[in-house]
Amino acid sequence: MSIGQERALTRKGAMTRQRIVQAAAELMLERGIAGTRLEDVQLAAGVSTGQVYHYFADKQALVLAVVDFQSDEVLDAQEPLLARLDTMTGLRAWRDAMVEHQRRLQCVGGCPIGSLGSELAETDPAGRHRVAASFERWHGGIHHGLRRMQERGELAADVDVDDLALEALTALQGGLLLTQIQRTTRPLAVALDGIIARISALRTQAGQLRRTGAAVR
Amino acid sequence: MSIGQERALTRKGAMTRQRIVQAAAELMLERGIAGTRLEDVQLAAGVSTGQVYHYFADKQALVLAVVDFQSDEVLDAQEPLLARLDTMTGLRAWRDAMVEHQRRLQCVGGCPIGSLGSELAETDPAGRHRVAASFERWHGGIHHGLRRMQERGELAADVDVDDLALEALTALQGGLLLTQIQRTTRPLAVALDGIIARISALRTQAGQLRRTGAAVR
DNA sequence: AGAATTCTAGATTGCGCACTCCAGAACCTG
DNA sequence: CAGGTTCTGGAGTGCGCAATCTAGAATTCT
Repeated sequence: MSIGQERALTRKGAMTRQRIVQAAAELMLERGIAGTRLEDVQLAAGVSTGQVYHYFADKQALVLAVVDFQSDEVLDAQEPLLARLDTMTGLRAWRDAMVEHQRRLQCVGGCPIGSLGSELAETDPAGRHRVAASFERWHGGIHHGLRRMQERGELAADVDVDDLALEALTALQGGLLLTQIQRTTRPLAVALDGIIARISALRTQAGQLRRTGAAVR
Repeated sequence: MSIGQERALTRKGAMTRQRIVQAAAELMLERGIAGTRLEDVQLAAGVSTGQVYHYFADKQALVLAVVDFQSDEVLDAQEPLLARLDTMTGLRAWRDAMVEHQRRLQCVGGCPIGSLGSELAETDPAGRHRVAASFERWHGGIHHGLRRMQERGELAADVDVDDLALEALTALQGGLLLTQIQRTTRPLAVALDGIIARISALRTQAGQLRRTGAAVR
């Protein structure tokens, strides 16, 4: 998919590269991109200067790799949750997971993708594009779930699920940002409760009659 | 209000300081904090190195001043709009103004406060606190409008307007972030339309009967 | 095995940029 | 108008950190 994969890495090489990216991702989440020195990355990953520059042309290239890494990381982690977004129960599980995750992190770092995006937006066009693509994927995942909810007849037919999915994503991002800055999970919880209430209100009468907790089958 | 205003500035001094902060604010919005060199600020403000360090201890102090400046800037600009948030018409005017503003800026910079917050969150605790306070003020403004809407009986009595205001703020922030990264006003527009629809759905029957466009008086 | 390639290592370099310094101009105050 | 204070100017400094360089160790290939 990516164009410029010039050379094949050895298995060991690939692992080293991975260690670097992973360490960089963690540090950049905790301290921001500008706040992360390459030396820190080396230390955290247990590699030498030469190795970093063996695998990445410069810091920006590493940052791009971190964006890709976080995209996969986040979306992989979300996948099982997104797959269940076609029911109210699934929506609530999604909400709970996000809030709980932030609670565990003590609200540090915010959204791994959103934070990177915010830092890169006016600095690194290539980075911004990748983050945009990542959000597009995320939006697609939510959209998919909601569309299934609509196809099952639980969501009214005239609802624009594409817009609705975008609303959910913005609520999530806004909630995460406020949560990161206020250091409380409340904004995130309230934002997600809000979007869930909104979706709930858009259900068909048949959908609303279903005991939301009960199994459907 | 602030504690450490050691010395009184001359009128001219105050103006110079203001020029510096304003120039810094603009540049930091366009390029981010880390992407803004003090030299650029000097150039843009038409001042010398000495002047910057005459008014600010270091770059961080300048950044704090920029946060305060942007808080006032944004909230002053919002004030007339927030004052009308107690009607559906007012809500829509608010939405339109935000979207139009982003369109004019071609979606560059995102939210002046949110962007700063995101950059400072894991780097500068003092900065994070000021941004948090700024959001608190903003939230208060929205809350005030919605509460008046409730007091007028248009919004159902059992609605938690504090939460609702927070939802609106998160929708706005999330919308702005996505808009900044995607370089389209659509996420912002959709997010705000969503929260407006949600508020609309929470109106009392009496409130819903009112022709939403018509004057109330 | 031996050549070619990939990987590891860390000392060194170079420069961008925050910050210092000092000297002089403008401005208040009595 | 003398003496203090605030303000302005810009040359100069130091250092943090990205990026280079060189040389040697491990793999892979034939």
